[in-house]
Parts: sequence; C-alpha cells; structure tokens
Amino acid sequence: MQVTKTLDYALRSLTYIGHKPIVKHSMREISEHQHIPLNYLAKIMRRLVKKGIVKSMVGPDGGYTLRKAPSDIRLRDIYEAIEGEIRIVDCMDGNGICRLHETCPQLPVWDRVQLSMVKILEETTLEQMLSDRGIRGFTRVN
Amino acid sequence: MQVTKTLDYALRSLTYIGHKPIVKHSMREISEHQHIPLNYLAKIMRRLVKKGIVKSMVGPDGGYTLRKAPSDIRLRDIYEAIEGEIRIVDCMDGNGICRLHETCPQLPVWDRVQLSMVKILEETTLEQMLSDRGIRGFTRVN
DNA sequence: TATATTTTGGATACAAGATATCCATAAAGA
DNA sequence: TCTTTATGGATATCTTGTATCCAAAATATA
Repeated sequence: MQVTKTLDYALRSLTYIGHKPIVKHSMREISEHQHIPLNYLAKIMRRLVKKGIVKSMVGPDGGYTLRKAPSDIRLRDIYEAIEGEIRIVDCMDGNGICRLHETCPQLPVWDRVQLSMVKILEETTLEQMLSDRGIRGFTRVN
Repeated sequence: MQVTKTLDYALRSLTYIGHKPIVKHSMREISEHQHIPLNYLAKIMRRLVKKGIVKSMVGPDGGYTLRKAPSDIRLRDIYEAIEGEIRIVDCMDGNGICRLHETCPQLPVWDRVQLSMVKILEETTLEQMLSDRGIRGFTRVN
C-alpha cells in the first residue's frame, strides 16, 4: 500500500518538465536534475509517451515535452500509465470465483477506499501539483 | 498500492472468528476453513495478539477469541497490526531532508489520499464488516 | 556524407519484501 | 506423562520493484 519509486520518478520528471513546458528536456537532463538512474528513466518515459502524456523527439537536441496542457493531465492518467489499472485488491476485477464460496466481508471497505482514492487522483491535475508547490513547505527525503 | 495477502489473511481470520466471538477457534481450524497456510497464519495471529486484538489460549482446547467487541475493533487497528504505521509514501514521516532541496509538489496529493484512506479505515469496524457481508453479493477470487 | 547525440527496445541482473516452511520449545488440559 | 495447542526463531522461496547493459533507429549539424 505504498507509492512506488517508479511512480515517484515519473511525477518528478513530469513536474520538472511542467515548469518549462515549452522547452525540450533530454533524459540526461531530467536524470541529472532529479537524481533518477538514466536507463531506468528511459523505461519510465516510454510509458508516458505511449499513454500520450509526453511527446518525444529523438536525435541531437531531442528530448521530451508535455503533449497536453498541465491542466489537462490528471494524476490518474499518470498513475495508470505507470502502474496500470488501479486495483487495490486482486479480486476487484471480478474475473473469478472465490474458493471460499461465500460473500466477502472485506470488499465493501476496499471498494470505498479505492473509490475515494480514484476520486482524488482524478480531480488532481499536473497544473495543481505545480502550483501546490511549497504549500506545505515540505522537503523530500529522497 | 495493493492490499497484501497477509492483511487479507488477517481479515479473513478475524471475520471468521467474529462470527462466533465466544467460541475458541484453533489456528488449525482457521487455517483449514480459510485456506491459509498454518505456519504462516501463526505469524499473523501473533501480531494480532500483540496488538490486543485477539486473545490466545495455549494447550489442548486452546485457540483464539476476540479480545474486544467487534464494534470496538477498527480496521485501522488491524491494518497497523499487520503492516505497521500507515504511510503511503516514504518521506511522509519527515525524518530526513530531500536531496533535491526544493519543496515537493507531490506531497499534498499523497497526503490527501492517505488522510481519506485513514479516515475510512478508522470509521470501519469489524462489526460493520461482519454485517456488510453479502451487500454486494460478491464472491472472492482467492 | 559522416559523426555525434538522442530516444527506443529487449534482455537481463539485482535487491527487497512478501510469502511460506521447518523445527524446537513452552503452556496446559486429560 | 501424554497430547494438543500456541510461541519463537531461523531460514527458504517467490514475486516484483528497481536497475543495468547494449545494440539499434532517428535526426540535427558539421
């Protein structure tokens, strides 16, 4: 029940790019400024590109730009680009029958948790994250 | 960002016990009825005992009983007994300084997500879970 | 055209944590 | 004393997140 490092990397990269959305930013640049292993970052950027969150240009002076306006990029999209469909319990997709043959007392709760989480991720845009900067005056551990 | 099998096991055990809160239930019994590996279940029960959620009696005719009324056992307690303090991002405890030396754009969101999650876990009692049974008519996959 | 710089893609390695197993010991009822 | 149960510690396995390596494709520019 934790935010993965990978998702963190993705968000750091996107907020980094988001600050200067017009300029192209190379992986190398992002990697160095955000302390993300270059080769690993490559994998991450790929997923963001495939989901249409980011646009890539190869060759010298290549790099990445946001494909949409920050106000149009939802945290949910980013989450799903990295982690896939949101599903906090395995049985929630419904593709199977429980070996216990009984109704599940847990599911209603997890359902509520997941819904509230999705709601927040859905409401939150990259733009908000960019302007939220510093509200809590918190500095990152890693 | 997923509910672990271990937490699932714990909840299955507790709801199982909760249905007949007065009777003692042995690990063996729980293990068989809920399809949980016996030796692993032992570890789980230990944590529940230590947190005062469950009472244990050793010896023949030993077993487990709830220590409190189901209405007095919060899902949050169970969660924390199994997983430790709720913390969906590592930096949230604040024991450290970010190498990036900048305020973190992510934290406000994760903070909101965590708060809403804690709220639900806090509100939900074992009693509720027991009576929720069947509301959604859902059958468990595993 | 040649060269350098960048992204892309695939394969693979490494690490950490969740999950599971084994065994010896202590408690307690019959 | 014997049997049944929980306890405790050590260790193994498996899964998944994280990271590394390398070759190939694209493209600007000298």
